[in-house]
Amino acid sequence: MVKSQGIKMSDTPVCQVNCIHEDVVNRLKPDINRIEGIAYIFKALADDTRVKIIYALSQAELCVCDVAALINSTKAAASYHLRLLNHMGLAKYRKDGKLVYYRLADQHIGNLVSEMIKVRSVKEND
Amino acid sequence: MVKSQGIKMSDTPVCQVNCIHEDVVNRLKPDINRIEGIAYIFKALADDTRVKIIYALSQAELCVCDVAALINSTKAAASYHLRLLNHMGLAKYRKDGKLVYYRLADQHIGNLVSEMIKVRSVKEND
DNA sequence: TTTACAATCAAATAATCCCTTGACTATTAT
DNA sequence: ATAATAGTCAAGGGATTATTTGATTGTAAA
Repeated sequence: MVKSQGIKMSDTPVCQVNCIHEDVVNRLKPDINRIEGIAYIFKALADDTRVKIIYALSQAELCVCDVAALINSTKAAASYHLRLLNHMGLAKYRKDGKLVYYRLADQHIGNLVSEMIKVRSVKEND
Repeated sequence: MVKSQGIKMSDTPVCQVNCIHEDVVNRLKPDINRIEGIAYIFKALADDTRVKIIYALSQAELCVCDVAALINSTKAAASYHLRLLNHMGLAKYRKDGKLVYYRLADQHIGNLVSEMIKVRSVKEND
């Protein structure tokens, strides 16, 4: 049972992965290697707090403290997420006196969220 | 400037959040509260490795070591993600001898990923 | 000018998540 | 039976990310 004791065990394999279906794997590999950074967009939606914010902004332009009230959080937390969405290019803002109003940069992401909400509520009524 | 020295400062506010637009906030609040677990789905896509796996599975049924080879990882890592997708109801598997073949539970998510890839490659050619 | 408040920022903590490692199960072949 | 290989599982490290706290900036009103 001893494992590394001289180089036995029929010369342990060099690469750990010996895939079973080389043909398919080789065909898909180039495509796969080109996939990079796609998840980035989905990360924006991978958090319930941000989904709530995106939905809210799809319905109305809101200031930071409105958003904080909606998601039951501090203004700092709301500000954090709004800034994040802004840096990702998903939200924009305008200043008006003391207030900062946020809105969606475009409605696509809002629609995506709305669709997901619909899909889920359909599934619930089974 | 001393801060908590007797209860002055015009009786510091009870709740930290005073939202500015009560009407809008009150209107949206019920909707927002119902949003819970939507991010769950998006989490599946919030990781480049899983995006690759989902794309691969949308093209062919694959065993674990094929997937490992495709994403340049160990079998344990591939298994981890496949199990995760399975638990989320996004992937299914069948056993055949020593092998376990995974496939997408339905093509919707595969289409979503493919669309995202297309969108991105269009943007690249600007 | 002073006070109040919206918003942001920085630092620290808390929570999450991906991946590695090594052990384990199950199936096939020698 | 023994060995080899596909796959899974549990524990832990390491990295990223969410949230809290307290201080700071900027604007508006008293």
